[in-house]
Amino acid sequence: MTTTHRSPALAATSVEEAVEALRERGLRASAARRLVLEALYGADGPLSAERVAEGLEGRLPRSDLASVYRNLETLEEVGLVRHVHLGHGPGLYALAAPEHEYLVCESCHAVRTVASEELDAVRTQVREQFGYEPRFAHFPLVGLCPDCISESHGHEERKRAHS
Amino acid sequence: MTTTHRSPALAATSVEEAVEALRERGLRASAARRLVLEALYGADGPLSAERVAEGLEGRLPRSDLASVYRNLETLEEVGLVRHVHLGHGPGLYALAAPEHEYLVCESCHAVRTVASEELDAVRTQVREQFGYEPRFAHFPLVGLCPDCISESHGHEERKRAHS
DNA sequence: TAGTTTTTGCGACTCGTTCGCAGTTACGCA
DNA sequence: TGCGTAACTGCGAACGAGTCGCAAAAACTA
Repeated sequence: MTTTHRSPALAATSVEEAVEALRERGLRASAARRLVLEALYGADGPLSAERVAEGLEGRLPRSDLASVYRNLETLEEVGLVRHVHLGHGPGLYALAAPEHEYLVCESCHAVRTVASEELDAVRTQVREQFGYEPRFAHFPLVGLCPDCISESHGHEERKRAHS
Repeated sequence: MTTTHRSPALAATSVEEAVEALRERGLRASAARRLVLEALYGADGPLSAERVAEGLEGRLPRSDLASVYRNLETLEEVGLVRHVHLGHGPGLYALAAPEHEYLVCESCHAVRTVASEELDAVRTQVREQFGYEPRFAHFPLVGLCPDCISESHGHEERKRAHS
């Protein structure tokens, strides 16, 4: 395989289903690979490779960080996994199944996950005005969240501007 | 100075004017600092610290990378400079003067710079629907540009998905 | 011109991520 | 059931982007 294809999202509702999808394309279900899948199924939000390698703080056996990265990449090629860049800090990985997009707050870094359709009106506006088809699944929409907007009435932010 | 304030944009239309602004807050106009300013004035778009340190490929004397970073930070605190994260790759720095925001293409990485007001309709849509006040000056709006949309009709992209 | 304080330039270091490679392991087939 | 051969692992070393510590050098000030 020479081309690094980004496949369409592939829904698998269990590790075993995911393993099946892997085998269908001649990929193997190694222990390390299963561990990555288990971490992603066991998490309630996107995970850094680091957290996966640490086995979700001990809930799973730890594994080698380089292998975790390679497996996340493989799983992403297959379409089982997707990653996001939520501002600074490491990339975060999650199961690809439900098509999610992200809004993050520039000030407090809170993340809001929304279903893709919820952004259709925004998408239409941008498409009509600029011809761009915005996508907030890989890079989020960044702005000030409602909380930080109200806080910034009158006085400036006091968090370090980790910009 | 303990707080790392993000100052409002400060317009300076020449290196000398910028130097003046520096001196007003007790900062010095060192050679290295002027060099950074000259690079930014001499460039036609946002620059990486690396390119500044290399003196725009030889057009200016090269300088120390760590100092360039420190100076960019200082200039940003003063409000003369602003930086963007256009997808992957290093952060890019530009003079702060005109309030710009960015649209970038997820596929071909083309960058479109737009005046802030042009995004007001989008901003209103997002604010009304989510309460977020989107800002595309520090992290851009990411999507598919018109060219890549038409190209992707029928066949998939062939660039490496440097995601 | 001397004194003080900022800034420089260098090297060492961090963090997130990738690469090279020898050793292991999963699967396909006998 | 075991055997060969790919795919995969785990380690260490390297990467690019950015930061930090520190002694030496400049910039402003009196």
